[in-house]
Amino acid sequence: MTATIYDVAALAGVSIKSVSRVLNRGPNVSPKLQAKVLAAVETLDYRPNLSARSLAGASSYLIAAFVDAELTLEHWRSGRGNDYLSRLEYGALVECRKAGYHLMVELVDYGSPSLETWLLALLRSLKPDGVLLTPPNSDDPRVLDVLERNGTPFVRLGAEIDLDRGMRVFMDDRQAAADMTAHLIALGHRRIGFIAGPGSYAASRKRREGFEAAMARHGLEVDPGLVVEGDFTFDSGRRAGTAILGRPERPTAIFASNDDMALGVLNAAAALGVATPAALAVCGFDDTPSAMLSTPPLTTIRQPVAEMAAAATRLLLPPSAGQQGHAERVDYALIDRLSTRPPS
Amino acid sequence: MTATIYDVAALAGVSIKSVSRVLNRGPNVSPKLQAKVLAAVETLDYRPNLSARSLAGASSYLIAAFVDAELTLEHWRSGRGNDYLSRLEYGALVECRKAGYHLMVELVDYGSPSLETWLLALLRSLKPDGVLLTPPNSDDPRVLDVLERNGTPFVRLGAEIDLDRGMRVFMDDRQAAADMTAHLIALGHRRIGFIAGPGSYAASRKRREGFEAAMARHGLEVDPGLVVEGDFTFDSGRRAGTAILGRPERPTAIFASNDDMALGVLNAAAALGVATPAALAVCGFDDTPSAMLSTPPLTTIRQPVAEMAAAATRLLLPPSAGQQGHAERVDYALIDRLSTRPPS
DNA sequence: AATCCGATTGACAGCGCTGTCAAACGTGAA
DNA sequence: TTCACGTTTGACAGCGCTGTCAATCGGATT
Repeated sequence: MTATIYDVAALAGVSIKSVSRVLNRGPNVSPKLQAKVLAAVETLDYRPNLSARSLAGASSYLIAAFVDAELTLEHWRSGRGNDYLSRLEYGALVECRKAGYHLMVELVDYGSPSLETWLLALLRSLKPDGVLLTPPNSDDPRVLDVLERNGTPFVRLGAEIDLDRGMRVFMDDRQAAADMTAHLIALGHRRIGFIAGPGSYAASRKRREGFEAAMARHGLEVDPGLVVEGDFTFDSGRRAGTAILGRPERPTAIFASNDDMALGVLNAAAALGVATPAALAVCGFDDTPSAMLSTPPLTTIRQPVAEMAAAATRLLLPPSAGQQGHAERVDYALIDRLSTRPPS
Repeated sequence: MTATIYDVAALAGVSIKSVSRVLNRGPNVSPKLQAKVLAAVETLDYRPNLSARSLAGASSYLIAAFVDAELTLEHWRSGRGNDYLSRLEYGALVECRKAGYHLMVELVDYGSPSLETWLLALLRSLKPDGVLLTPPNSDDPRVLDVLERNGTPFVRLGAEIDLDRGMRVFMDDRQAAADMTAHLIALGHRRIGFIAGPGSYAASRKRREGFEAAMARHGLEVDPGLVVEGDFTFDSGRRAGTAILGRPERPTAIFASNDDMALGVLNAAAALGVATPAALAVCGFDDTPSAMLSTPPLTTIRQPVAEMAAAATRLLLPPSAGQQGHAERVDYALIDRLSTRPPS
């Protein structure tokens, strides 16, 4: 019923191996052969069977993306999606398709005690040609161990530790935060509040460092009372904003380490009757969809997640396999919207 | 190196077929055999190879989700994710994992002239046990044709036409919009503005119908000047909001057909100095992440996308294959946040 | 013309699993 | 005890493809 390689070979009057060669761009294929085979493929509308290829050959034409199951469950419960993940997926998907690969998304329970066993079994069962690791799990040593032991190539997105293991794609969070800070300073702000992310995230630390470095470079002092740690949620941003705005000497700008917290600051400001951006400039980090849809729209740093994933996927795909470096830095962009204005 | 079914059979002292039987819960398996095999599986840490299973057997243990490539490209360009899709994926992923299935996401170029050929080839190459169709493409007749011709089971999410083709999971948009309208009316609103979605979307039409029906049922007149059509974007919501609020007799509430447009209304209101929710109640539809993060947080309808996808996936999985109905309705929830208050 | 060599093609054996069908095993009835 | 019949297990042939290795071809070389 469905055409197989035998049908194509028969129609083209060649051996199945020749068909295979043409389809896989093997070496030493004469133009004549190629033409015959391609014609037969065309008329039969033939597509090689993925399973058979994977079973017989070394390649499975499969890229697996490992996604945190627990995180996923949380999103499920809260009824909301994960912007980061879907952008990541876009990037990976587009590259996979270009190369004729397929993307398989796998939920990984990083909290499971039998994680290693489970992962190994998964790798053996799927035999993916490469694995995409998403933060914060790009740094899980157990996962790295299994992947290395199994010899499966993998790319870590936004990895922060053990930088020599596997391949990496990352962004310069520190510099981005410094740029944003410099942007506020250039606007004329001098008293700037900062809402840090949880210290357990390396990205949080980098962003904070960037902020502090930029302040120092411009000879500005960081008032410890204006620096509060949040946990990347809207609520923590609202609380932090309320705390900062309740200080005797209010800052003229607040830089939150991510957009959700920046939106929380906007909410706190509204509750306190502080006009944004007239009386308070606010900026975030990430450029989530909400950043563009808020009132006022949020100035923020756009992390090119899709591009990162695309780059990561390319790193896993054969043409470049091992040829280039093992790490790639992608550029961020400072998106200047209406939430930041010079101080009045 | 990696254990195969032969290793397990050898260790357990049985035939490979028996191992296969135990693993696939075949009939007529004695407890003794089962115990022996399971023990061997355990010690060898064995997992059947997906490709081999798929090649040899009828089932591929694969569910494919078809995603619109063009939409994806747009998201890519704009640097933002797709909340709907990622929620959908969560639901599908969780169910797949429970059943030992795998989810493969496939970009489908619905605009391609050779769509049918391409799709058919994809189905043959992947042999998925089921396909998840996402809106607005759940209604593409070419896709349905190919799927039916190929005999691949599929579930359409939010399908609106040809309701007898394939299986379906859907939400009652009309009733949800009616409920939201009734909610505003119960709050005391009488003059209510409505921002419709593009008429090309069936969901848009249903929502509008629901609004109009609820108004009628409560004996309220719909002022044509207060009904504007948008295109589901923030900007169109802002423009529509500006237009409606510019009318001589302002409404006390505006119901937008989706959250992005509702957020646009919030922006328009702010620009015109109309306080929300004090002077204007605003509500949306969808419960996107931004709805919770806006100021004020948006009252909206939560579409249980993850649950829909989970239900859809279950429909495709073997235990229920064909046993239950072919359509399943899921419940929405009216999320009452701070953007709606009684008129002052 | 004979020889050699690289380029091109094909025959064939699996990859690891499931489906088919037959064999072995048990049970109760005769 | 013997036979019939349902239950449990195994032998074996592929599924559709790629890897290996040998065969063939077509010139260049002598």
